[in-house]
Amino acid sequence: MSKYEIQIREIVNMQGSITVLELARALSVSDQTIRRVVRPLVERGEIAKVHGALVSNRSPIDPPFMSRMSQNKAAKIAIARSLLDLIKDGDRIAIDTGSTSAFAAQALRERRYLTVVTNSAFVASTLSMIPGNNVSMAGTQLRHHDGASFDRSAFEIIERIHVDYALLSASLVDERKGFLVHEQCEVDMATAMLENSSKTIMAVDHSKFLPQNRKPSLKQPELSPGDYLLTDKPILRQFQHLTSSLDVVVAE
Amino acid sequence: MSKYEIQIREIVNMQGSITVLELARALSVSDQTIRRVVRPLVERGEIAKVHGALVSNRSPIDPPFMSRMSQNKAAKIAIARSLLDLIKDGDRIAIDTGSTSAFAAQALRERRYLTVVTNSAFVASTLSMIPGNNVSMAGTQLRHHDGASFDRSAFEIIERIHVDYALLSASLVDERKGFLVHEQCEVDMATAMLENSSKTIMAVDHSKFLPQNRKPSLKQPELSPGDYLLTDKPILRQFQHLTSSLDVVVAE
DNA sequence: ATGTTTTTGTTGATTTTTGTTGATTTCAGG
DNA sequence: CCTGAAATCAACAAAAATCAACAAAAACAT
Repeated sequence: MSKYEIQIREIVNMQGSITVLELARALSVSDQTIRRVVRPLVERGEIAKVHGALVSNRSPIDPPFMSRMSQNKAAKIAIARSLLDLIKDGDRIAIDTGSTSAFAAQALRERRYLTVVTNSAFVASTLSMIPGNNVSMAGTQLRHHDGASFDRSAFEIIERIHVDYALLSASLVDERKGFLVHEQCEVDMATAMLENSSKTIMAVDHSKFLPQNRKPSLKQPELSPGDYLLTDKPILRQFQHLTSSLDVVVAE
Repeated sequence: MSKYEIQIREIVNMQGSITVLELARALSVSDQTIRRVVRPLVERGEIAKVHGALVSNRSPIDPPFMSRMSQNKAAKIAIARSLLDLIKDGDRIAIDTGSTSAFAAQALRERRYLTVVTNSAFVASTLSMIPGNNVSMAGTQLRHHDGASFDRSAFEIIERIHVDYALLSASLVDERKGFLVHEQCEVDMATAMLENSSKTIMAVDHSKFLPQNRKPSLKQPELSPGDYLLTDKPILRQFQHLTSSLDVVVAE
């Protein structure tokens, strides 16, 4: 048993697959070391190996969702890992839908005794199986494209449970209008989560700061001073007025 | 018992893993001292040690669910695939909790336009992301060991939606008493699903016909003639009276 | 204050792990 | 079927971690 074992398992399962060389760079050791450490893992069947890559043998995540997941995968994983510095064992957290939140949920499997409330079936399913967690799935009918619910019961449950953190995301960050999403129901859900949490964590990778084809138009609720902004690259000058009162955490 | 013991345990569990040298620096003592203090901790199994690091042994990610998933994997996959002969595009189906159902959900991703209602967050999450499906997650608070819900709202939703098939499972098949499970809430859920479906599909792999250590004692609701039994080996003589009125499908 | 016990730090020998090199295998495309 | 690039493997030297033993320091009781 090597000291890298846990990290390797974690990274492989998180990413789905990764080359030996990438893993070596990530842990700053030689590729040979990775091979050596990985051999017993493979023998025990904990992860699988093919020529050229290590692959997770956990049941894969669904295609349509996965394709969105895979955009800016590295950035989202970095953000998810930096979230672990904020969220401690025993914290209570509301989590919204979206690929960033999905990665966050994966990362939060390291934590114990979390109280989680979410309207995403994926997040709920991921975190409910961790012993000690208390997970509530808000809502009944699930949207097909992301497995999230926005029906009335979803809001009722979010509003019933007060938490320490609300983890929110956005589709685009606009220089003037701030954090935008495509649908009103997402704004409503974000508002409900924000109002029932002590602090808000907004997680957006750097690609959200770039112009996009399909422009969202709806504004997420206003953040308060001291709320967190998690991202993966330093904030550009023209966006700084949006983030000046926030605690900005840049993951790498 | 050394004065550092509590701190060491705490730091190791907090960080997940740490080198002896880092720990020595953190407590400003020599590495040798750490080694000495740690030895009895390791012997008592309170923390684990590998060459180069101390690691927390608070089980990382091996939820009971996944281990159950892996028992008799091949049989469960075969059963899940044979389910595809019964369930067609557009069908409506209620699905219970359990590893067999988890595999069934994976298989049903091939189908389109399903109406699914389930109290398992995993099943809901798996099938909700298929375009065209209409998935309802029944229940709010999720049990940690299998991510399923059995609260009042779960039953209300099951009873609100009528479906073509109810996919049920059991923990043990008893020669005299029939299909058994461990908990009353599972019986209640099975009953609710059965009553709100046109046909019932009972899925049990052959291992459920063998004697077990932990014997379940609660009887699943009675099946009706024409209901299906999915399994992976021919039914033994002594069980045939249980299945005589059923449509038995043996997967291979 | 003194002797005893326990804990701690230091040293050097021993073991384990790691990186490097070069040979070997695998894979994709002609 | 052959070929070149990438990945893998084997082996050895260097580095790091561990262990054992002893001396110094601290804690304790008398």
